[in-house]
Amino acid sequence: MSSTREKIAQAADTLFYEQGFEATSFADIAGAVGISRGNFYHHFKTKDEILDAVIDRRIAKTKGMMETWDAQGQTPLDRIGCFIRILIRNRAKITQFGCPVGSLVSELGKLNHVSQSRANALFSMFGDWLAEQFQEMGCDAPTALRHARHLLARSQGVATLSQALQDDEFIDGEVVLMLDYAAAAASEFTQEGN
Amino acid sequence: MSSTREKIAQAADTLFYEQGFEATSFADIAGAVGISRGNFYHHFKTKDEILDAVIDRRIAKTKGMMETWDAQGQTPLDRIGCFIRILIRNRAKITQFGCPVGSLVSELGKLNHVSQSRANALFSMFGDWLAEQFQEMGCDAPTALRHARHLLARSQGVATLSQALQDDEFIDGEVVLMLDYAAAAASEFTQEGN
DNA sequence: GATGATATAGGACAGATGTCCTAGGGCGCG
DNA sequence: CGCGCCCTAGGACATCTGTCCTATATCATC
Repeated sequence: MSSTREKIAQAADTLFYEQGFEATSFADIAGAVGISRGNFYHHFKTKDEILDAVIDRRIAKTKGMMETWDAQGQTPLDRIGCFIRILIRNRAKITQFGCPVGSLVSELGKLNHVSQSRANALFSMFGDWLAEQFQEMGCDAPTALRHARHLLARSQGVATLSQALQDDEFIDGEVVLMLDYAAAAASEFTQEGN
Repeated sequence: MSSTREKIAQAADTLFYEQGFEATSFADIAGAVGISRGNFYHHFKTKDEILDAVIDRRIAKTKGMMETWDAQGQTPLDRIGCFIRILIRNRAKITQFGCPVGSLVSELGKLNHVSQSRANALFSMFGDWLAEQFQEMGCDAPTALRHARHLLARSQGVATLSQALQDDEFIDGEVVLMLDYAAAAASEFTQEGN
């Protein structure tokens, strides 16, 4: 099967993250993959098609992560912890380039790009998944959504600020606070005496 | 004095915020100001010079805001509240284009731009000012810095997420939580019985 | 009114960009 | 072998970019 198409999408994914969508040219991607510039047309008609493929990749990758977390975490609190800890796992890249989702959404928003809503869907995926966890904990639906969005916003802020400060260690402290927040939400529904 | 130069910087400021630095061309700025494209060279040698002028403007505007807050707020907590409430004052623009500071820093970071550090200084200004307030409250220096960065990150996250969700109202709830956070930090140093 | 500095318009310039076309290579199938 | 199909390379293309030049307009000063 067309492995070249996949390689293009993969290279574009990385470059869009590290340089931005607008700042990444066909030539950049061609150089990264090692194919000729004109050859692109056979796999992707336009740059927007590449963007769509990249978003598809990210959606798939996100789904995969969530499945892993679902399998790995015993309790909702454990699973939420998995989400929070992405910040630590990707610490170096986040400090350098920010959050892949957040920065893409921000850029596409400014460009008034057609695929803006598809990128925003990535946020919704995280939001919905987090809300599910809080509901399983015992929260009612609106509270769960509130908690979910709150954590999502916190993680975005940590990413942006660690990039601005160029400070790895800032992430660690904030992760602890976010875990505390989730734990506090959970403790409302557990036995006091435990 | 050269009012044209000022008008260019002002138009560029707006356009860099709403479209991004890279995506804004000389032609865009010229169109917005209503002057010819070639005329730019007389006022700014390069696009980077315009960016520097824009950052200067923002630094000056930020200083002005802080002076206003210093004069307006009676207590450190009041003044911190002024900062937090920018989110509400600029709600509509933030929902559409995100935070001007955060998105510029993010973009310049990805472009590895020379002026990246000058843009980051904008963050430091807010951070230092907030830390001062927390110190006046009674916090020791490291704690004050921690609180300051925490609030800065929170506000960034709120901006990013409200843009992604296209949701005005999300901001209001988060602002309340941030005010609570500041109040809790302050209450440590006030009389219990008050 | 003449002079000179400053501001402006218009366009030239090379390079890059996204898009598209064409010619040929490699390979399976009849 | 010969046909047809997918893949690739290389380059054409119009357009846009940032930069820069030159000729003209504006205006204060003498």
